[in-house]
Amino acid sequence: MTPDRKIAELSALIERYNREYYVEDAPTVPDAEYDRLLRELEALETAHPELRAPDSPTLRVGGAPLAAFEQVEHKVPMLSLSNLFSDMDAADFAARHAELVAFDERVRRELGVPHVGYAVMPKFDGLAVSLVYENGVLVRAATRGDGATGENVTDNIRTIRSLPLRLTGTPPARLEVRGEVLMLKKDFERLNAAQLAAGDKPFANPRNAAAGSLRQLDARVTATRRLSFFAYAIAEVEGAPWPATHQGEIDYLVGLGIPAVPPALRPVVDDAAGLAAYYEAILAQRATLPYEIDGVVYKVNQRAQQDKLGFVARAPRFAAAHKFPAEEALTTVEAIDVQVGRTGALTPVARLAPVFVGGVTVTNATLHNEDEVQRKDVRVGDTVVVRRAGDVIPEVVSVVLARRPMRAVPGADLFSPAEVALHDAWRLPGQCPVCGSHVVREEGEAVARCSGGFACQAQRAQAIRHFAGRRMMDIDGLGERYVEKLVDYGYVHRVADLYRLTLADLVAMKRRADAEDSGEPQDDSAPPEDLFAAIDDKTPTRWAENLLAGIAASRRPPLARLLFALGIRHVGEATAKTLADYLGRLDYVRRAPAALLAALPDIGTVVASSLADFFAEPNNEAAIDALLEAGVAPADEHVPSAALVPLLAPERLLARLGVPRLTETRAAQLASQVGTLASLAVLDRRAVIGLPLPAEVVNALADWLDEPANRAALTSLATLADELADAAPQGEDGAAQPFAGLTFVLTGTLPTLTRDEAKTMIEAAGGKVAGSVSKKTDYLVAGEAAGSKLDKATALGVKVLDEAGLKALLAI
DNA sequence: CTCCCTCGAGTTCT
DNA sequence: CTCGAGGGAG
Repeated sequence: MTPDRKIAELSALIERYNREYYVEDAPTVPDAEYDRLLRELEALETAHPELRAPDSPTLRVGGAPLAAFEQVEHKVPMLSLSNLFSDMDAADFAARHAELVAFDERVRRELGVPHVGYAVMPKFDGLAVSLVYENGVLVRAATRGDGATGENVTDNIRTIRSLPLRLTGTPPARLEVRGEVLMLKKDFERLNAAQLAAGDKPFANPRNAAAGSLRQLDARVTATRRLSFFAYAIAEVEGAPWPATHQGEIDYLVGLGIPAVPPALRPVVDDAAGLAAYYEAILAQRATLPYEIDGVVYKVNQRAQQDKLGFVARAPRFAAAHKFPAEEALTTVEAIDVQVGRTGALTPVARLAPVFVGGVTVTNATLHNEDEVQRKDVRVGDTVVVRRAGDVIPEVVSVVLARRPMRAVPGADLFSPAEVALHDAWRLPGQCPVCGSHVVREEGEAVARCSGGFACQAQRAQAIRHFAGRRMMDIDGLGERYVEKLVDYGYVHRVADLYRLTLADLVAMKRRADAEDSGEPQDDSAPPEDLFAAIDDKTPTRWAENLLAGIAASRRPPLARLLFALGIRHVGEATAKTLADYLGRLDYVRRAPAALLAALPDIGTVVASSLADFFAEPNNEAAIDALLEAGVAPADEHVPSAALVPLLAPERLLARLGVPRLTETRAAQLASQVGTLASLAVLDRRAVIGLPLPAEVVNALADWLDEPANRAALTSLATLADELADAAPQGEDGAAQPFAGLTFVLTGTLPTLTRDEAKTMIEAAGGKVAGSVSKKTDYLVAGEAAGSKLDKATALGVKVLDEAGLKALLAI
């Protein structure tokens, strides 16, 4: 027999045994026989590498480990489901039923039909993945990621024995399947037993175990964990008809050999009562199911009706998740600490007696702010109900007042001062717990802040940590712990100091830190030789070299990241990008007055003055200068965007100067009369009063100009605006911005472009992409399965383009 | 002035 | 993930 025939035969046999074992749960051969066949196949493939098939069972044992997961873009975005009844007391049967009636009514009203069928299914507590089969062969698997881009985990997914590497029956040319990777309860228990036996830490719950296994860079490790996959939808099918119903989709996938829940667990129901009955039935079965679930999912069964309902923001309107009430537990509040954030925000945190809830042990829970503590009246010593909100963030739900410690002390009707302090209502301290500066709470704001600013050790450490973070300067190896130590020991006072650290500094710091952290608790018991052995080790030097390399590598960040890294209040990733895109150079951002910044899209008065104030503060100026001196400089500075020029029109700037009574309309009239900002700046009081505008307006303007600082600000604003306009691309380059001032809305799936690509193209041409259609929308770009946005656009008379139309418009 | 949506900020645990 | 604030549209 030729090797290729032999390989094909072995592969088929092994996959059949696989199915028997993992899918049908009825093995026909002993494990030893299976292993023997697999080894034989492996040997043959090693001898004839060119004959290794893309669906060979040997792929299931994993190959060489990866350095990192590759990013992959989802052709069809992976959406999340909106949650029914997210914050109500879902334990109440009647309320639950009422909500289901409302959901069903909404759907029927939107569709204009008397009755809708819903395909219902358990909601798995696992990880969503997307699988691509081409001509029946599994070619790619990706995690959800942010919905648009995920990680390529193909090697790991191939190790899932119950998942076919080649589809059975007649597979379509291309098939994209959405489903959940999870670990069955029994596999989880077995894994944890093995972990314990090997002296490794057990996983907290099946979900974590599945996540940890799927995220292994070495697929050989994943192969030793037993993961499962359950399909819940088709994202795309080519070369075969797309089933007309959701239930049909699942049946079709099962027919191709892809696992899904048994039909009894995924019926179609036809009204709110059916949804309710299904919810109650699954809730009752929850403990007996072989996997963890956290609720149920309702989907409109007919695909035609799904398309009609369309999408809102990032969630389909034809589907909803109905989560089970979060598991709750009782514990006690041992202390209420106050944390100081990067912006000085003081956050009370409840330190709790450890309690296992929702799959993890919780010891901390944020109390958000003083009002929240007061509203719930949480006190030290209280017994509280804790749950994990959205199954992630621990939350104190309420206080069990009946269990509040009695103040009564036996034999007395008074109680000791200590008792009083322990059980009194909690109040935020008037001083910062770290630096002692006084605490201020702005009128109408929920958060209280430490006024220490730069002087506060906590704020400084947090600011430096923020600076080094992954989405900012991305300094490899500089974690929270070491930032704190560097600040504590005085090596780093401001961010520029990072760039002056030496090898010796870092080694000394690490030794001290390690000695403090590990040595302290067992200082006396540890023999001195051990300590020396640790210090003599080469590791601190290697670690320090790596960190220095990381710091050096961060010297040329994109401007947007540098701006974000500075930690200016109200300036996050998006605002930093706006600033970088429009102004192009750090110097322009630093010099821009608030009125100019407020002329940029999505920047209003609050953000603009936060920026202007930041750059005017001498400490900050010095810190930035020091950074530049240390060799930190944005790598991508460019001339201001051509789209900036229309934003700097005199009337826009005038309206943003903060002159009393100078509204947008008045500013436009004023601009047409004086022409430029510079000419207004030189007008004397009489000339201003003489302008043909209402007396109250000209008087307010004249008063404002009488203030020398204001007049100077106007002059410098005029100068900078002119400078920016001159520096921006002119004439022909300006024509490269055919979409300047136009607003687009995207809907549906475009044939070749992803949403992100289309957005980038539009923005590159100077256009703006908005989320929803309104009268101000210039064009709607509609793709396949466009929903309500298309209807609205038609109703409002907004022009509708397809992808070809968009490209044609760009080409002009 | 009142919605609605996006962005920023803070937080937990593995 | 959730809350609150800011920005912009109606």
